[in-house]
Amino acid sequence: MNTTTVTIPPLPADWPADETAARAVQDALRTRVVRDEPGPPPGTGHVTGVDVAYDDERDVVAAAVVVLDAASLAVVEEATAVGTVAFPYVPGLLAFRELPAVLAALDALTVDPGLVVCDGYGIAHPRRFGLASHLGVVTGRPTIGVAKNPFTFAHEEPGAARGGTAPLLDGTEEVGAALRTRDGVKPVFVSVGHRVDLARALAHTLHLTPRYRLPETTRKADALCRAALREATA
DNA sequence: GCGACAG
DNA sequence: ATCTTGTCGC
Repeated sequence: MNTTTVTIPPLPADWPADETAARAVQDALRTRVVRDEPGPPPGTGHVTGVDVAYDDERDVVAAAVVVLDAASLAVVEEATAVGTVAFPYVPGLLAFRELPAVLAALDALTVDPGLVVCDGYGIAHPRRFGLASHLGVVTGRPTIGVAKNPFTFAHEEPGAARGGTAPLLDGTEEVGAALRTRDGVKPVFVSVGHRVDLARALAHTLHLTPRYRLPETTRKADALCRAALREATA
């Protein structure tokens, strides 16, 4: 298994400088989200986890992408990218903080990432364009979002057994689902990113949680980006 | 106007 | 996200 580490390239000249500019970019891209394709079936090809860690004191960011064989969940390849924070954390604008690092790490891969699983939301977003959808549109790849918190959305309690679901609601609109990945454990919040439908996004999430609440993809990416940050900061 | 708010 | 000890359990 091969691990590559790269430096994040300079931001594009047109990278949004403030919240207003960032929202304008979202409005220009949000119409390109594809949510009616079923997407790849679980257990086939590759599944890639993405996560990012920060040291806000030193203004350093580290992203990790970990490619798994979808059938065995064995690590196939991984990459990290380290650089300078691109945007402050603003709820609803997370993609502008995380994307430059994530894209740099993805570019360093030598294999097809397959389905990309993000730590956060897809179309469950105030303008239906969260991190997973943004990453999907920019790369053209199938993506889903699996978040640890319900953000601003409402939901009923899913059934207590693994596999239980409940609609995730923005007012009356269904934007995703709360999904119980382990018996009796707090649910995760799944939404469509790009080129995958919700039923398949849920199936993928269950396939990736044979043992823990969070998908193996995010668990491994989380461990790797933290290690990369420690190394870059040391 | 105020509070809440993925990571 | 990040700051943080001990502790219960497999």
